[in-house]
Amino acid sequence: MKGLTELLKGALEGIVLQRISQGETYGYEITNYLIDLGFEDIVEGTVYTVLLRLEKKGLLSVERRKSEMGPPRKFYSLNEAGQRYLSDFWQKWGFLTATMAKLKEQQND
Amino acid sequence: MKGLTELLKGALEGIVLQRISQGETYGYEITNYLIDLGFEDIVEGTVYTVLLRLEKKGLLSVERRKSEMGPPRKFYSLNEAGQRYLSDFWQKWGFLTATMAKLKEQQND
DNA sequence: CAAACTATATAGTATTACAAGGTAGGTGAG
DNA sequence: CTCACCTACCTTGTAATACTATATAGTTTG
Repeated sequence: MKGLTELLKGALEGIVLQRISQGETYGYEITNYLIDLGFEDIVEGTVYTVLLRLEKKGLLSVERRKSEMGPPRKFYSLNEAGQRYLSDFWQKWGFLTATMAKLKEQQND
Repeated sequence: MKGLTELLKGALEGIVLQRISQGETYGYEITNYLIDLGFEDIVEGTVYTVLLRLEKKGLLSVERRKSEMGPPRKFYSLNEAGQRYLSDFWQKWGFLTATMAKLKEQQND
């Protein structure tokens, strides 16, 4: 789906963290995975900036390893802070979606 | 709930449009309504900038009328373009929440 | 009249996703 | 070999947008 850019703001960090929490992975794979999921517009540059931001926030463990294919990869995994952050993210997301649903169902008062 | 700021980005326009679609209303009322709904952090300035943005995009009809209470109000209602925009917003929102749900349920592949 | 509430508005800032482009390793076709 | 293509990471600049802080002003109430 296209034109999600603005809606993605703020959600992208959680999305990337969630993907990493499912198993050690790296930027290029994350990008392709998200595109396959349906976020067609996501480009590599965006994912890399998110990854660097998450790393700076101290939420990720990083390890550079050779690849069987192409240049070396930077493998990411969640550390404890990252897991807390992710859990916090899903809580906020749940609240947001619930509130949005309330809003939508509301009839004219 | 607090700390939703970044998640709200992009959603706020839809939220405000949806509120207006439920019946003619004005900035101050919208702000208080959203705070009551649960978006505690939303401040007046934010709502007004969203309203002016939506107006500039040609999605709203505006009418300034005297208030029974306090200074005059700017009453907003959705025009046709606004209704299309809102419907489009909910479609994107639906896609986003569905995709997020898929992502969350995904087990390690 | 002063405080509190109602109501709108704006200038400045921080965050963040994208656009565009660069760097580089590996592989296969010609 | 070299050119194209895929894999992989990174950076600079820009646009969008929500908040902070503040200003302005009408109305009500003590």
